[in-house]
Amino acid sequence: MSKLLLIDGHSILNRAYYGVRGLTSSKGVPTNAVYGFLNMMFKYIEEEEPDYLTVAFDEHGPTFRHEMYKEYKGTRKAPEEDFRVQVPMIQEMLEAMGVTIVKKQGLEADDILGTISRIGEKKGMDVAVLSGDRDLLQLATSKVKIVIPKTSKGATTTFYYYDKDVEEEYGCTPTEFIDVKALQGDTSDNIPGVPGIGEKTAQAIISEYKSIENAHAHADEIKPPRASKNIVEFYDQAVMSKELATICLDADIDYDIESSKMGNIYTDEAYKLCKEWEIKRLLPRFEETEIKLDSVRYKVINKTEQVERLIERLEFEEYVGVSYVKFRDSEASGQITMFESDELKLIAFSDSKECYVIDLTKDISESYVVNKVYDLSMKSCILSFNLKDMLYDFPNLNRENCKDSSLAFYLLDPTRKEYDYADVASEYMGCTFPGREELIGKKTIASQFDSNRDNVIKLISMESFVAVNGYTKILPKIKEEYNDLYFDIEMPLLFILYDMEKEGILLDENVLKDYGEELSGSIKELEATIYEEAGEEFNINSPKQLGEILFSEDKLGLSGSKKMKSGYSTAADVLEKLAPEHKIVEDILRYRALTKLHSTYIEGLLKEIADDNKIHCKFQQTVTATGRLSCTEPNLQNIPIRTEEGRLIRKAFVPREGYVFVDADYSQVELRVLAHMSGDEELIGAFVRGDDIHTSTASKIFEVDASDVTPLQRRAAKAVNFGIVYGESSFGLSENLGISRKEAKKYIDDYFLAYPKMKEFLDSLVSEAREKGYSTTLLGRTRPITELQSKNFNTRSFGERVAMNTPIQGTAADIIKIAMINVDNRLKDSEMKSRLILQVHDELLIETAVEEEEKVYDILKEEMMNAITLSVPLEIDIHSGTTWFDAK
DNA sequence: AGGATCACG
DNA sequence: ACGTACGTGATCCTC
Repeated sequence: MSKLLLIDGHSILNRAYYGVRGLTSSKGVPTNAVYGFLNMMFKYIEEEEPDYLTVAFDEHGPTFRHEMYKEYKGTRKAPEEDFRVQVPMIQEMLEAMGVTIVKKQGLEADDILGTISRIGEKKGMDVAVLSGDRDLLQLATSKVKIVIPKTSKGATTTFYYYDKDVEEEYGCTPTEFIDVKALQGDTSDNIPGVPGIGEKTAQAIISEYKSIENAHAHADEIKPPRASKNIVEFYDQAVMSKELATICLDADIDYDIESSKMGNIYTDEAYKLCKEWEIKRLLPRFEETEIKLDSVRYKVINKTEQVERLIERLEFEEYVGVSYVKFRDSEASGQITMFESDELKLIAFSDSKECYVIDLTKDISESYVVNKVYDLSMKSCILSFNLKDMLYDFPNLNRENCKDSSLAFYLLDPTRKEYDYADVASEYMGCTFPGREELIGKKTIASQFDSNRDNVIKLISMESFVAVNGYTKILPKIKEEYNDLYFDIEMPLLFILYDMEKEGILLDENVLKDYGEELSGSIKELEATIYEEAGEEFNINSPKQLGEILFSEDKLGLSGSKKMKSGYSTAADVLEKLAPEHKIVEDILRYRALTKLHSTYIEGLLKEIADDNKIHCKFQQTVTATGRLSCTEPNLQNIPIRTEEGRLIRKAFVPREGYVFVDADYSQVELRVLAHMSGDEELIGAFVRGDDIHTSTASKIFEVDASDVTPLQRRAAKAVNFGIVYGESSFGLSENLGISRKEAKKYIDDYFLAYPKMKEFLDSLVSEAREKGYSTTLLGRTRPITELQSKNFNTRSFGERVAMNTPIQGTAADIIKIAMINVDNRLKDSEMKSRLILQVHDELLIETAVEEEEKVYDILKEEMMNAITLSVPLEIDIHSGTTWFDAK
């Protein structure tokens, strides 16, 4: 089956003109539209792989109709001229490429496209019509596809319309689409339409009566009286509009389809024009490149024999850096995703000196490359900046022989925002490479792929180069200072996280939907109540408006404490104090709680459920400053549990058929770590005895018998314990407990009296961090703390709290990571079906085959409690259930 | 883009 | 005298 690609020349040139900004030759000749047009053409040629190609133009130059008219309105004349000069330029370029151009005096490009589309269709071809103009949708049939690219926020999304797609989106057939347009009119196209009928009414009428003529015959039935009246009164105008709106399908043109057969478009003549007009970014398409950029040399190859030779050569290297571009054309996601429909476009390999980029656009298949990379991983160690995501696309990689570079850099400094190649190269290699933003701007790779291909190639070249050479540069330091953390913890964990992400967690959608309905009802009621109490309607979600309502003298006039930059704080702790003053406060708090549940957890989770009914969140390994994991898309580490209403969300998390959940969480792991690290005998003793730790603390600081500790005292002691872990501060404690600073200070002083080694220990953490510049966990994980050097009291105090907290939080993070690795090993070594699926800082969730439940209990207990040996025991709570709610 | 708020550990 | 508890991510609003 042959295929014909038809391009609406002016429309696409116009899109290109506005899509690409500020591109001119050194002589000032504008080239942006030409460049953008060609890029778009290349993109769709590669996508559609047509056998025939034709571009249609209006003969009479731009007449400023269609969308162009709208763009030019109210703007000055200059851009008009910049566009106009590029019309003959693109035509010259297309001729140089041997592309057929059709134009005829007195004919619209639309009519040419319409006519040729039918010629192609009659020859039994598939036809794709590329245009920016939706008017062409009337041409769609089961064989003629209208292709409409849409750019927003820098990303290009393409819409494809066969006749059935037009019906689906507009509720009318392509021919009926003409009648819709004729009814509603189009000022930019000088189609008058019928007064009083807009888009909605026109669609409704044609959907019902199928044509203007038939609608006229049934005018008395038509709903809005105004439309009914006008369709009679302006019937002649409507019929005329229809004529104007109808694209001609049999125009008299000279067109020989065989002459428009695709040949090589990368001709010498076209290359010369690109050079003459200095459209540099297109030159690489015409040549095999070898460019030197800073210290990275890269070469693009696209022949199978070249790839064979490359891989053979690379197999002699100990380390090889890899980076690649893979995305789905129809969705400009730009990032590596887990969908198999994505296509591998480019892949870069670096050794210690240079880089090779394989271009997959021609005769190299993706599966071939994937297998080659697998072969390579049997011989050389593969280095990637994002190995976990790479595994989605290269799942057969030899896990023994690939490493993640960013994890190594993360261990050296976990406080960076990002670990991109440019930052890392300047920090650890003394190279200044152009960064991602410099090369392709803030946009996604997919959106830039066609317009900026050579920079995308540079990007992955440098990334693969730094992945391997940055890694080998810091490897001695990693081995010396972070050997176990890197090789025995973070790297093995990376594969576990990949497996967890890929496995995902099953959701019962109906539980969420039903609960969502219930919440919506309550929210609506509350909303009405709040408006009544406030005496007016306002946006309750707006802290600004809410503050106004609550605290303003001429509104409710509650005693507000304004402690914010812009007005009053309406945070929950402030409102709670105000609750006795007015019933509205309580309602607002409840409204907040319910809308939070609804938008973040009901709606938020529903939209993350994949086709397999599971949620596949992403675990981030290089985000936190302390060594914890973080979790996104969605964050499953903050699913509600503290309130009963929130906790119900967990009923939607369910195991697969034949499985149950087993959930185990460490009991007071951070305080146990503190006990061990401080060596304080009192705290150690409490844990060794198995005391309730908050009661024990209360009994010590309030000097009462453990059995006489009141709930209030226990609550205070619990807050003190937290305060210590967060970096002792009387101000924070007082705020949290709602007591005076003086009282809070007394609690802390008493705490230090009760645990004699604690004060000295915490002080030592701060002074050590100040001397060394960083804090350290039990396993040697470090975190630089520059704040300790600050002259600003607040900043410095923050540094001190961080110096006390990081070793504790970080050590706890180390411990559960070890537990995860050991648990995972046990499950896999004994060939069990049960799998680790979630980690929530001190908690592991295992989807457990029912027959393995007992074994999983044993494994969790053993591996979590023995992950590390401290001077206090590590205890866990463990439960099973048929939902996450029940397993906690 | 940044702040406020709130969910979790 | 200064004026925040430690670590995250998602949503909504404002500018």
